[in-house]
Amino acid sequence: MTRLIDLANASRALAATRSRAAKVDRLAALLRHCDRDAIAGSETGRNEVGGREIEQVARWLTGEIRPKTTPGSTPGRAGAARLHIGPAQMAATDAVEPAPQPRLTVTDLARRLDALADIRGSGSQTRRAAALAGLFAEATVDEQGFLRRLLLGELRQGALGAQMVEAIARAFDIPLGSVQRARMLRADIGEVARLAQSAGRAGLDALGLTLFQPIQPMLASAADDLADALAQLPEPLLEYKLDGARVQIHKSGRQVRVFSRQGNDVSAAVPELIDQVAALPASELVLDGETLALTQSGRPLPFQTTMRRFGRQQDDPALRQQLPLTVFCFDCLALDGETLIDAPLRTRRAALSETVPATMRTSFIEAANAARASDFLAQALAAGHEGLMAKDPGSTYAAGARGSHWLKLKQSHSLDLVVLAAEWGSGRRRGWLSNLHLGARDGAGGFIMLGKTFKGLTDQLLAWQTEQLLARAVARDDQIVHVRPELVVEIAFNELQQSRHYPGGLALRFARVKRYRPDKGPAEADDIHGVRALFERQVAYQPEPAHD
DNA sequence: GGTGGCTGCCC
DNA sequence: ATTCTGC
DNA sequence: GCAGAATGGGCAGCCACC
Repeated sequence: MTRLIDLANASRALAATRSRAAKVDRLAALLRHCDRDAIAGSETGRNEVGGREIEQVARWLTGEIRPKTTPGSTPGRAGAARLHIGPAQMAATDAVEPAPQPRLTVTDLARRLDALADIRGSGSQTRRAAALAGLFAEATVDEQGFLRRLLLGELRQGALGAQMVEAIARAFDIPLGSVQRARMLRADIGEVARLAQSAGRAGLDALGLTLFQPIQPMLASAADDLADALAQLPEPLLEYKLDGARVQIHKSGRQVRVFSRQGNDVSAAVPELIDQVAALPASELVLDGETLALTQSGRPLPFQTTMRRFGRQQDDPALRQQLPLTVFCFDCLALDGETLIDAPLRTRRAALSETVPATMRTSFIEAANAARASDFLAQALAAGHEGLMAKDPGSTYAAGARGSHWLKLKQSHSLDLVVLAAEWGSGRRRGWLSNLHLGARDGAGGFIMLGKTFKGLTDQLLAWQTEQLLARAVARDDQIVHVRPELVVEIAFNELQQSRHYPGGLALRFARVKRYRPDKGPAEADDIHGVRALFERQVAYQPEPAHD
């Protein structure tokens, strides 16, 4: 029987070593110790734990708190999987006296989390806080620390999914490739661990792409520019890159389900996609694509607008009329009983063309020279899209991998902004001022905040800016140091978004530091009029729908 | 009935 | 999502 | 080159509170 303290100790040991091999050893030892017997159901009878100890151990030590919702589960049930515990709810545990001796088992915790997930309705925040405090009262100091990090998604042990995959291979003496393959075919690491334990290599190798079981989507790396992309992939397949939400669509007969990038079943939110794919003649299909809202003339609407539809749990018929979603597929992973993930992209794209009408596919060209590629990029941007994808036409579908077979090329802008304040970092950035508050000149001697960023800062730059900012501090609280607005920093970003939060009504999307501009004073920073002008150029490409 | 905070999940 | 860092 | 850490803005949904 595995105890919670075993996990807490392992997590602490993982954080304390930098050696990946040592981390894998430690994880493998834990997995080997897991019971092989099934866990009994929870007392309520609803939302049962089921499964085996090893599923929980594998999930929790990779930071996955809850199993993904399984296909076939009703929409109402999907919500039950969520814990609704964040930093604010966690405050209920701040003053809880720890238990002197460790007593909780993995099974105990699984049941307690199920009970927490079942708390809903009026008064739920109070009851959830009480249940959480009750759980913490049964945990020792070390267990409390582990629980806090687990529930807040801050394990910080330097080992998540990839080390767990290696550990599963090590623990049950299975070739790494077999475990990695199983991992890409199943969203839930717990299921992979359980299969490895109970059925070994043969059990994992028997897995295939299964309809209505989402596989991990293939990911892309960033290219600096078109020349960089063409240098890495001399004869790429180029596609429009659309700014929407990734969808994986499974079809069998008239039945269709749509999954998000994280493998969540979002079918209820996108009935028009279901209808369109259900009407296709292919009897079995797995498609990979992007969905977004378009204007009546077919131009892409801002990502924010797409999310008003895609972000909801249930369909809203009126909104659906106003903002219909369109899907553009770019890959075909299975067709009529045949799995295509091991076939080259060129073959998969051909299968897509035969199966899905052109209106439901992304535009693409193949074997482009530099000039044609450049034209294609200009065309994509003129149409209001994000940029291009460059893909190796001979590559197989490497689920979950962010390799160099797929490159993304996105437009970016930059502004010279003034640092208004900075927040103290945490984890490996503890002791450094990290997250910068950025403002544009307001034209009247003041500044208008447009967002924050912590990206693009090297350790050296963090040290430098901490010193510089502290020397300019005018006010500080626990988190934030406000400074005299003197330092100018060049900020790259992809897009301006409308904001209800920031005073200028605009915010930066994907802001990152390019470099400090010691050559510039705050009077030479960009002003809000320039920022507004840039936003106007953006929306000029993306007018609101004509009707209400 | 409106507003604001928190959470989960898109990017 | 983007970026940096250690392995 | 991969994996992990650090942390961004905005959306809906749910709940607390007035």
